[in-house]
Amino acid sequence: MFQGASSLSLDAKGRLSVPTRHRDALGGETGQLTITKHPHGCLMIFPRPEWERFRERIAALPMQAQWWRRIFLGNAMDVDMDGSGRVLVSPELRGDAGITRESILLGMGSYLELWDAQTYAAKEAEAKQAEMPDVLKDFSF
Amino acid sequence: MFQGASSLSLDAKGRLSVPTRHRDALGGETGQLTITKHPHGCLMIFPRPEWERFRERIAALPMQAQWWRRIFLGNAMDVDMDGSGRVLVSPELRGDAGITRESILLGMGSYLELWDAQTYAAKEAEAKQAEMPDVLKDFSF
DNA sequence: CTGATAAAGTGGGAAAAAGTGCAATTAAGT
DNA sequence: ACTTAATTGCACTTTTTCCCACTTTATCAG
Repeated sequence: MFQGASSLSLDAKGRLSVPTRHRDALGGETGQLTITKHPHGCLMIFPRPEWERFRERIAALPMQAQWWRRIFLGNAMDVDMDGSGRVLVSPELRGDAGITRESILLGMGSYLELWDAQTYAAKEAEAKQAEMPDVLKDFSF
Repeated sequence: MFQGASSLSLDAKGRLSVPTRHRDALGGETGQLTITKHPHGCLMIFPRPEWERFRERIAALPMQAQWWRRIFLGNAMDVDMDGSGRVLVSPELRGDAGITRESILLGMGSYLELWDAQTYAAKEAEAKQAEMPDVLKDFSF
């Protein structure tokens, strides 16, 4: 179960150093994981087995969801962690999420989200301003 | 299983250099594949056996889908990879998809999609803005 | 509280692989 | 038969990937 945020910075080659506390859960025995786009403007990072499950669900979607398949499946990249727990985030994915150097890694349960630091701050502020969605209206704390 | 995006550029002769990670799966033993139009404005690229299967399904469609049969079947081109893993994309197909030089290759499961880079970026941005289709409304991550 | 040891993060460099362009040979058309 | 165009194979350059070494931080013991 992933949770919590980490501030981190990609190196000059676009490599992401996975925080130690997520390393085992994310890479498993073999260090294999999968990165893809998210329509909200961040990247999703899955342990490989978790990605397989997600992909099955995507593949089962009907034609009207073709664009979601393009975004999730068409942009997914299988990557391996190197000896020091780093993964290379491809230029295409970095470009799409606007990730330059400073970024935020969010634990989101079964996967992680990688955001450009500035983009995330802006979007979070926006979400705080916005109206509470209906489904939350009768949610009690 | 094809997945992932690659930025690539056709050479002056309109040849596409197939990314190494897709070469075996796409060409098989003989390097034979098939390219055709897709109504959304891109090209579809199939390994030959996968194309045969797709063609059977298209051929079986009823009369109301006659135009889709024309688009898929009528524009299909059988091509071979050369010794360095390149395939020639015919001017007709390139023209239809608006592919000039810079293009994007998307892995879509059983086939690949080839897009003009600009066209893809524009359509993807549009899709992200758009309302989520009903089938995805209760899709949880 | 300070120092030492160990672990993790960062950067750079070298080797291998992939892409791009050129040239040569073959085929087709005039 | 000769010229032109197309296609295939080869070679060189560029990119990518993997690994090693060094620096910095954290933790534990004295």
